[in-house]
Order: sequence, then structure tokens, then C-alpha cells
Amino acid sequence: MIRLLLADDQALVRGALAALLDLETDLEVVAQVGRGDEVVAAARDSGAQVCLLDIEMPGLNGIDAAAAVRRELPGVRSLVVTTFGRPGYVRRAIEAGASGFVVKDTPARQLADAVRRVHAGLRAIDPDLAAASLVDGPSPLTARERELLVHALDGSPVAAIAARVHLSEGTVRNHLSAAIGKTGATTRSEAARIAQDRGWL
Amino acid sequence: MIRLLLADDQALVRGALAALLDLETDLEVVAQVGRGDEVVAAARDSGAQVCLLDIEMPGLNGIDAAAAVRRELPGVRSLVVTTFGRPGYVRRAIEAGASGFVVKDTPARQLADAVRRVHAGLRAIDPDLAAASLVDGPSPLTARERELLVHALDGSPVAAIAARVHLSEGTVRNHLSAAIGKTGATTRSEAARIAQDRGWL
DNA sequence: GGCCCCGGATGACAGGTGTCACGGGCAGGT
DNA sequence: ACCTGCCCGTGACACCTGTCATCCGGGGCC
Repeated sequence: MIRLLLADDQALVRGALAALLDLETDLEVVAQVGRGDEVVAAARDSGAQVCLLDIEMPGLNGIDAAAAVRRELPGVRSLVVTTFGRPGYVRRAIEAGASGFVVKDTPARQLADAVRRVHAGLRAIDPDLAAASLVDGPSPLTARERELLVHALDGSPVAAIAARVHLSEGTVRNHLSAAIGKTGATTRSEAARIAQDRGWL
Repeated sequence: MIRLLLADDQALVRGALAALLDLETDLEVVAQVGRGDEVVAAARDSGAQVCLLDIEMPGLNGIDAAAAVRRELPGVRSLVVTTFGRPGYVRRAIEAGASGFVVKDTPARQLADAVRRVHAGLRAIDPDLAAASLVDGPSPLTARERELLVHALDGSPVAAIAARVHLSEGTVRNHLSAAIGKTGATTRSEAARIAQDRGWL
């Protein structure tokens, strides 16, 4: 019997996944949480062997949660399940110590198999995404550029971004100009969108 | 036995919801589709009585799909299930003829009850969202403003938007300026974000 | 030490953006 | 016939934005 922890911020999806996985005779959902920062404690208390982690979660995202599980509970394996198949996400998830990466539009029957593979010490990574993350290469962005792009995601004016990060307006424009160049964009909004699509943020 | 159709573009979520609802002894999932434009045909072929429709779907969104079901299959009721609890979505879903509106972070056990209520001819609408959609009021945007905001969502320059919709650059700026005023924003990006949050797009 | 990259900042310039005033045209009401 | 609202367009103006050159300081690294 494989003991599972589910982490997803949408209660309906979490409950539905639990129902789906409990149908398998060799799987058992022993814990459910809706926040990333509750994963480690719940996994320890429930004695979970595999954690299914959504990326988009309040408190702590799924990738950082996988890293925390790796650090705090070395015997427990993580399987990241996410809506967005962004190449950079795969890279970061694997670097964080996750054993698997599955997008939410894979067929439902394959999820249980992915769980079994991860529990057996194998990897379960979407092959298309693995390939895409290789051709893209790692993020070329510096820490500052990354930070400023996050703030530029919603289309804020440069002045607002500068105020939020306590930087000169000109400095913000310089960093964003660099990011625009590296992403091949022509606007900071476009650069932010591209970086987000690749999982660089 | 209530016959259900599930429409959600994420196969994993779709399959998981099917597993969840099939656990109920009085419910039966008789059809699953991943696109909005397949809903009517699948509902007709399967003899579904209630359709669970996600809003974000390729082909046709869940609200328009509800309208199509209303028009083509008057006896079939629709229940809109979505990730984003945007007030305008509720209004539009009800106007499109949906009988219910549920967000994806409601507890899993309440979903089956919502389905039963809808099947019985009652409404199942998230009370908080219903209240929010009343205080917000209907969208003040004209059709053009709405269209241009959609194109402004990704932060495209005015020139690109103008080219896409075959309008003068000045006209686009005028319409967007009006939209900025109506949303209380200061940038077209911000206006687009606000309008989207309220479900006006 | 010298080199390179990064962070931070300034100044200048071309081009993009938001606002306003104003014009015309077309439908729907009264 | 008149008014109102929406659509489309132009022109002008102040401001914002992206780019470039240039400077300084701090780490790594050979």
C-alpha cells in the first residue's frame, strides 16, 4: 500500500484527485493540504511516502515544497502536478529534488502509474516537457532582472516598480531593458510574459 | 439516477471529478468532453440531464456552452464550475441560462449536493459571489472597449492592437482611454486586468 | 593586479502612451 | 426633428518608456 499526500489549493480538485487515486487498490491517500507550507508537517504526521504537489499554492509553491520535503524528510518522494507545462518548471522541480513532473491534462489513468514509478524510485517526467526544457536551456536572467520582471507582470509603470523595490527609475529601466533583450521581446510586458511561459519567474 | 456530462479541458481534473461523482450512488457520469464546442453533441448523444461546465475551455467557453445547451437542449440544466470566482462570470452564467455556479475551491462534498439541487430545478449559486456580482453591477464597457481590452491583456503596444483589429491607432487609444476611465485604472494593462478580474471580458 | 560581470545610478534621445478637443457618421428613442 | 450614445478618426500636448553611453563600487577569478 503506497501512502499518498495531496497538496492543491483548490479543494474540489484535491478531493476529486483523492477519489480518483483511492480507487486504486494499492494506493491510499493519507493526507490532504491546501497550502504549500503545510506539506512537510502533514507528510511527517501521516507517514506519507509520496507527495503530489501542485505548483500554484499559497504559502509556499509546489517546487519549494518539494525542496522542503527533500530536506526534512529524505525518504519521502515528490511528484509535481501542475496546470502549466512550462519548461523551466520541470528543470526547477528536478533541481528541487522532485522525482516526477506531470501536467494536469495528461489522461487520468496515467497518474496512478506515475505515482507507482515515483514510489519505486524511478522518475516520471513528461517526455515532451523534458525535451523542451533542454532546448530552452537554463534561465539567462539575473536575480534582479527576475525580480523586476515579476513586478512587471501586471503591466505596472516603471515608476511604480521602482517605488516597490526602492530603486531608481533609471535603474529599473536598465534592468528591464536587459531582460527585454535576453527574452527577445520588445516590451517589458512581453518580456515578463515570455519569462513566465518558460518558467523563469 | 442523475445522468451527468463533464466538460473540463484538463483531463486529469475531468477524470478525477468523474471518480468523485461516481462515488455517489444516485449520480452517473455518462459523458466527458475537453472542449466547449463538443458539449451539446455529447449531451444529446449520452442523454445527459445535467452538464458540469468549466469556463476556461478551448473551442467555446463554459458560459457560451451553457447558452448553447439552453438553446439546443431545453430540458438539460447546466452547472458552471470554475477556478476564478469573478463576479461578472456569475452574472453572465445566469444570463446564459445556467442553473448553478460553483468555484473550484468549495469542499468536494458540496459538489454532489449542487448537482442534485440543479437537477431538481433549483439554483446552486455561491452566495458570496452572488452578492459581489450585485454590488459590482453590470459591465459598463461598450463592445469595442471590451474587445480592445482583450487584446490589451498581454501588454501589446497600441500599434499592434490597432493592426489586429484594423483600426486607426488614435481610435484605439481613445477607446482604451475610455476603458481606463471606466475601470478607474491609469494604464491600459491595469484596466485590462481589472476588467478581467470582474469578469467583464 | 587586471579582468569581467553584476548592481546601481545619471543623462539624453527617439518613440510610445494617455488625455483632450473636435469633427463626422449612424442607430435608437421621444 | 431632435437628442443621445456609440463608433471612427485627426491633431496636439505632456508624460512615460526603451535604448545607449558613461560612470562608480564590489566580488570572483586567473
